[in-house]
Amino acid sequence: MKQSDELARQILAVIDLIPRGQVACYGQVARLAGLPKHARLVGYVLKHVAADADLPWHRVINSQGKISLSKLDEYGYNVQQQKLLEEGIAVLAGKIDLKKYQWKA
DNA sequence: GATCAGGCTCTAA
DNA sequence: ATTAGAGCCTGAT
Repeated sequence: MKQSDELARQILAVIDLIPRGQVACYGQVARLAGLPKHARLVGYVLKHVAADADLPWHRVINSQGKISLSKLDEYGYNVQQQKLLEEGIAVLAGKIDLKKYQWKA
């Protein structure tokens, strides 16, 4: 079977059920998807799928509570931050309060 | 089959 | 609290 496809699908599924107004870190999503150490894979998959999927990829951030997108990625960074703000998530200097907004599965 | 790169995470300074 | 270095895994070339 194509594990890779399954893993990606699981990741997408987990991200898809992230409630509005909350965020999840890659490691958490990866773990929920059954991937304890594949946080990077999550981001990789997102990068490829986000454009075609309606996934709330903007609700996925790194463990530091910051937007992983490089400040160099002006567009994506701006979009994600804006979306988070629209959902009521406070994004200060690209950082988010995981204590308040981190999604609890 | 080997090598490189990646929206990461952890520990230490 | 922020920055820096090392580690782990998978996808792509």
